[in-house]
Amino acid sequence: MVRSPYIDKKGLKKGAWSEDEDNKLRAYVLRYGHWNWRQLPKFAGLSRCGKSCRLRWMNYLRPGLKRGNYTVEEEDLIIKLHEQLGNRWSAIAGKLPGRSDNEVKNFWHTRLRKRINQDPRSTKIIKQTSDQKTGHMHDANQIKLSAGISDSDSNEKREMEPNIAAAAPVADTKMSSLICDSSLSDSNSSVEYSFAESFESFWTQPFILDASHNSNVLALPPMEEEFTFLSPPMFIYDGMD
DNA sequence: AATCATGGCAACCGCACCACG
DNA sequence: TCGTGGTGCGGTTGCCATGAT
Repeated sequence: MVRSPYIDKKGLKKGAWSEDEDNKLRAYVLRYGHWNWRQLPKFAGLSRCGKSCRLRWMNYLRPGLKRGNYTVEEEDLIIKLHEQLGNRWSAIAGKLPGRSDNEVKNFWHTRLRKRINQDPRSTKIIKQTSDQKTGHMHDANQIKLSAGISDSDSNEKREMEPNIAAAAPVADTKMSSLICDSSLSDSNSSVEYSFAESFESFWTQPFILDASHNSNVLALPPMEEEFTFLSPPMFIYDGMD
């Protein structure tokens, strides 16, 4: 179902991820955070480009990701959000706890579009989608306006991701990545709040997966699993003695 | 049983944005 | 102000699974 693994001309591995690679990446990020995606694969002992690592982490390995079946509520929410936001999958995914933008996007293309096509009441949505395809897409700012999203939202999102190179503690790094993932969240969203809340203690406590409420949540490998990592470079403030 | 068509999804690619020097 | 590097996003592709013929 996935691309066959191969080595590109730069010697970087591409295509499907092996279980071993997954474990290495997962273990490294959980231990050190993603302080720099570009450098990370080197330190984690992976022959992958940083982008590939990031994608794998965000879409597959990230803790709390749900896999598989969408509830009717989720489907309806995606349709509603797509009507408001257009193809801004990351924003839509941000409102769906445990879903990645890629997954939502795929789900839309494979299932919901069909469902909407069969539902004549949804012509408005179809029109908007096709307009975007044919270049009649709203200006990004227009979309933001119609969806009640201000530029400050996206700025705010960027600011949520602190500059890790500035010697931020690893725990903060990890937290920031999670917070950032629920981007464009609106403070009134109880769903969003509960998601953030449920992970608040995640980085401050040993990772114990509570999948009792959701069997779709990915299980993590045992923490005792050992990999040989290079520690991330230490960022020592040398401006003063 | 074999072949073909379609669905589904992981992963890649290119672009845009932002921070920083 | 400009160039560069890092990151995130959306569109697209590749390939396996499954169903239809």
